[in-house]
Amino acid sequence: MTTRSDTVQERASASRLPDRQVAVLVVILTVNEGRLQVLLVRRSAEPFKDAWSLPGGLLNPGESPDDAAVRKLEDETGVTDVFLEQLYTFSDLDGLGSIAVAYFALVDVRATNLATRTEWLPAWFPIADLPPLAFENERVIDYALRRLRAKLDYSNVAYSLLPAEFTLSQLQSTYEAILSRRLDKRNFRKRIVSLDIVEATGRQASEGRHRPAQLYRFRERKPVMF
Amino acid sequence: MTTRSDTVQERASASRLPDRQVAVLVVILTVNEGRLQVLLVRRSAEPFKDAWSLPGGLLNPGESPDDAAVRKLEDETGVTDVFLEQLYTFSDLDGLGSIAVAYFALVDVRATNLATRTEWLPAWFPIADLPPLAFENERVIDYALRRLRAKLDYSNVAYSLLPAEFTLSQLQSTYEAILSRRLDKRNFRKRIVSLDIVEATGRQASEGRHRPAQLYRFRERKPVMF
DNA sequence: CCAAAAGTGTTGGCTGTACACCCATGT
DNA sequence: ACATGGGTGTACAGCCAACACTTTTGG
Repeated sequence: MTTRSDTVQERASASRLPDRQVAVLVVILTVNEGRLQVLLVRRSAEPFKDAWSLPGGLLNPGESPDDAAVRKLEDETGVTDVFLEQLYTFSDLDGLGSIAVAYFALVDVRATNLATRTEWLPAWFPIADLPPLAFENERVIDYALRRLRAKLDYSNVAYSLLPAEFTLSQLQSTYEAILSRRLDKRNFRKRIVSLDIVEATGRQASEGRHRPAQLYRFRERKPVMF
Repeated sequence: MTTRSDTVQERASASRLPDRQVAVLVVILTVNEGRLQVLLVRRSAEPFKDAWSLPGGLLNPGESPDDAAVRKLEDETGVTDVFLEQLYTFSDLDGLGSIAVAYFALVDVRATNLATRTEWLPAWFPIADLPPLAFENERVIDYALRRLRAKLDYSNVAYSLLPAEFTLSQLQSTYEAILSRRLDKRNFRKRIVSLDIVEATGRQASEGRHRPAQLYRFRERKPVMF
């Protein structure tokens, strides 16, 4: 019954079993033009040549998944300085038994410059209208979306989708894009102030051709962990 | 700027980078004698020889982490037929860059027979009073505990900790053990019935030397996914 | 003066919490 | 009779959802 099998702890002493291919995947989401969008790159190699896919790739020797996710994201899209949260570890997305550790993060699209990577062509795509994706990247994106909506209730996740100072209307629009439904303005404002996660700056937004709006900032501009 | 780097999708075509050690870890929790307990096995090899640790070990060739977790659990403890939920993927628990996919599950200790594995000595330990553990297994257990408490609010996770039929008092004791605080009996019962996750069986528990109690069962005896 | 977005309160329903006593059984 | 756990209701507070009009500005 008991098969002779190495525990994880034995790997340090003797490793006779074959090692495995390990990759990372990164789901970067933003809200732009009222729509939730995801950052994709274009494959230039088989299989799925010319299909769009999430940024990612294999770990380097000795590299942790966390580090690999940061590196891949920068290499393929130029995006840096984002807080990557681990999402889930998928196996067999390619039907060949690979292991892929997925991460996700939110960024402010206005503060994010996509590098021009002729090899990768990084670009934003609305979640609601995705092109055909390599492998089963749809599953990964769905998972990220569920996580995001779940966190929206009890955290300040949206902080990284907005500039340092923003109006409550902008914040509301961001929430509406993520949840894909309209929210009541008065109730939204009451809830936000009662959650005590934002504070008025005293400054006014003047950009509109309309009535100036109070600017707010997040009290804690860092991620709330689960 | 752009370093030449393989994407996950390229692994199918050409893999020149070295593969990685991948392991699984399994956190099995139960409630017994009013305390939350975790299933540990004893290491019989270096490093950490004779220390206690979570069940787990390296993946076999071509094996998925999910399958490896089930296999390791059975091999080392004899526990089968549990729903393993993925918890988190840790890297570097051993300080050597390994990758460990952790799982967790809840079991009814009265329906679980630990096998007598002379090599592993599987045994239950109260979470509040753990022996020294190999590597950083404390981190993994902490993570499982936080996940469990978070899920207790909005799901029926406790279903697998109890027999098919149980009294509301048993259910309450289970919740109290997990949360490690007392709950108000009337409020607890109101909340449980309003959640509509249990139903009366019509049968009575006669085991006590006290007043017989109504037996209940979960309406959905399967896990509620996140 | 018109279009566009900013800002503002009240009510009713639901939910969670605090709190104490009687009942049925076995010994 | 007593010890043990089973079972029940009410009142208050906080939270959420529904709902409409006035103000300020730019064009």
